Amino acid sequence: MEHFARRVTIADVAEKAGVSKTAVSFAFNNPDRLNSTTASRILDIANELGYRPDPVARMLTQRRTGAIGVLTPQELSVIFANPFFGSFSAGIAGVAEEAGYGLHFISPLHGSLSRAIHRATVDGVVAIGLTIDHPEINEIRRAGLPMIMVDSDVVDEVASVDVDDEGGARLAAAHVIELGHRDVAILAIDGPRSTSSGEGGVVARRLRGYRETLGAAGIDVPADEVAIGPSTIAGGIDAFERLWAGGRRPTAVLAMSDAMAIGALRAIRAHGLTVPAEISLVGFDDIELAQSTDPPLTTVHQPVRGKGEEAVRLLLSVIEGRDPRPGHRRLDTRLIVRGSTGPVPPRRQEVTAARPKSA
Amino acid sequence: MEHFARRVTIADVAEKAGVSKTAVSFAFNNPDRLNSTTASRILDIANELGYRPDPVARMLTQRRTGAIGVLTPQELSVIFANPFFGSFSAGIAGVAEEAGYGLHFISPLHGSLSRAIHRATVDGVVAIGLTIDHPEINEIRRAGLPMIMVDSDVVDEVASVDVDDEGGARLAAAHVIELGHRDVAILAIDGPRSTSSGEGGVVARRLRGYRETLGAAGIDVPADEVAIGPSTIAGGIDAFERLWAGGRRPTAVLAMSDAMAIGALRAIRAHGLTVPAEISLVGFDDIELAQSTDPPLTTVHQPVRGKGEEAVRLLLSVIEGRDPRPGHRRLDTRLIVRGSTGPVPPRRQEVTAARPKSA
DNA sequence: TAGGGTCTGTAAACCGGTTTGCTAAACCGC
DNA sequence: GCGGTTTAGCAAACCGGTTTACAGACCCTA
Repeated sequence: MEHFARRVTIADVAEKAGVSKTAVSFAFNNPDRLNSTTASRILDIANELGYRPDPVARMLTQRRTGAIGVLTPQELSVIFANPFFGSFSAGIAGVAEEAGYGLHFISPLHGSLSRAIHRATVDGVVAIGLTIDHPEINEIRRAGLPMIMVDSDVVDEVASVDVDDEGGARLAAAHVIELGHRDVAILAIDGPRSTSSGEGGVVARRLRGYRETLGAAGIDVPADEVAIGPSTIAGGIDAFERLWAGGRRPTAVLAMSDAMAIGALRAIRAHGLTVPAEISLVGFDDIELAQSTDPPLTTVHQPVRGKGEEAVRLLLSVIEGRDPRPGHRRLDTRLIVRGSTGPVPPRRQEVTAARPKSA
Repeated sequence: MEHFARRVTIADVAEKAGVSKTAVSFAFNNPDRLNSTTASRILDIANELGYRPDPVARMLTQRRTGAIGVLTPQELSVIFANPFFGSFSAGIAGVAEEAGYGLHFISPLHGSLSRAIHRATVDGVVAIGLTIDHPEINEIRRAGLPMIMVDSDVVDEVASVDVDDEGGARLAAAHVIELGHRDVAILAIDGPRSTSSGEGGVVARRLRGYRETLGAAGIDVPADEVAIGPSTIAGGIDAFERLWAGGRRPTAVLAMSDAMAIGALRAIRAHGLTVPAEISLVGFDDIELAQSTDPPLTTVHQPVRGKGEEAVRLLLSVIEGRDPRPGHRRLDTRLIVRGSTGPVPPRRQEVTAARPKSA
């Protein structure tokens, strides 16, 4: 029964202590305004009654929630399964906690991000992987809620953080070219519609980087050498299997994420091939376990955690009024050569070289 | 400047539409109470003004927040780095989202969990890895906030979910014994004080499982064969290195987490030894990447995601009043034999067998 | 034509705190 | 013993919504 006992409120404490609500409030937030004897008596009574100021009521008057929101276009149940997101969240959490903020994850509520946003009580938002044309973005901006976009397709217009995806992809492509590969397949991430897979999004930027550099070396990657799938190990397996089933036998595979690369690694091995002797493989992201695979994964490093940290730093600077309109911040990527890439297998060389470049 | 424009409130909409606040409220929440023409006119004006009902004010009257809290004893920045937590969160998020709830992560605010709890606006809490004697637990219970404890040291007393850690540990130990190992080291998790590393906590339960089964086979694991460290890859490396530096040369290592096992794997390899030929290794948790290591990790599977799901299910049943006091729920663990375990290396057999059992 | 039901809409109380004047008493120096 | 300053505490307004109780208009029935 006591579960349904009415919550003890500030009025209860005031009454029992024989003082006004004001006094109780002061005892908690501004004890100097009270006689120290009175203050501690109030505190004692409050404690005895099990009084805990209602955080919601407090938020209402103070006009701040003490929490920052993390906005994701996909359901959290899928997002959290991605190790990339773990690092990113760790970055976010690190500086948020340091500044005394809690973390509230906002994801499509019954399919509607908009509904979810309306219900969320946060002082500001870090939006990950949403494009600027996402309708929800506009709602937030109109509502005047501070927001930083991460890995979006935006450059200016709005405060944002991303990494040099295109440059990273170029490094990956240049690397396999230098090793002599000319038959290259791409494993692309298939984000949900109107996520950053759109025009200027992450996927497009990486794809552009790959293609430009390959193209400059005279290598064209036709559409059927680009397999798309979700950025997971399973997605990587699937994508590679589709390529394989389609008869493609590339000597190098550029994966847009380490998760996919690891999936590809498994699929490749399942077909009895070895990496890097027969196929070279380059990932993207440099998640921690990229070092633990066999062979360790050559990949493009991006400062995932740093992205989260920087985003929250920017966000706090606007929430706390230090810098009302921060700009765009782009962090560097770099190639980490480990063991999953090597020279083209000899017997494939001439076949590959003979492959016609389709217009 | 427009950033500081006062938020548009329900009163603004009411005035502009020439109706009462009540009407505006109805237009949003109970449109049937209004003439449909009026309702849509109000909605139009609200939209034009960019009005968005303040979620905090709404919470205050409705006495519900639409969010559930995830309570962790450690800082989120370290928690999120743990892949185990990713799966767990995914489980939590899955059923929470399904039911229309958001997720709020609560961690020690400037070192004080208590402060963090007081500020958090949630309808209920899933506490992971806290022991029942944790003072914060009592605060929550006194406040009448619904709570489910996961991986705690509690059995009844409070609603909780955990897995059969002891049974799992027994399976792991029995497995290496069966393979002939008699010189076994343990890599134990070092949680922060008064986390579930205490008496009846997860760490203690697993340790008990290991020791009992080993002991029954006449194998004693002295304290200096138990290396403790944080449940991370780095922690696993460190722990193993300390063992090694101390001159220990076990033929089998039982790690309390896959993360530590993976660290150990790297450390072992760094010393030029091979797994499982020279050292057998058993993990715990069965995180996804346990399949991708080289060799794939033999480990104790626990339904991490299922734990999160079950916890939220129980929590919702109390929040929504279906079952005011759910009991304790224990999920099964099982051994997954992969490639990291094998028979004792021959040349070690007699040395090992000769090892005296210290009382 | 009185009486009873819908339909629309409103005023005011309420949720549980914080904050802003304001008052009354105590204290102060001279 | 008087003006001036602290000190201690209170009543009431406020934050931005929701909800209850009520009222007027309109319609129908007996």
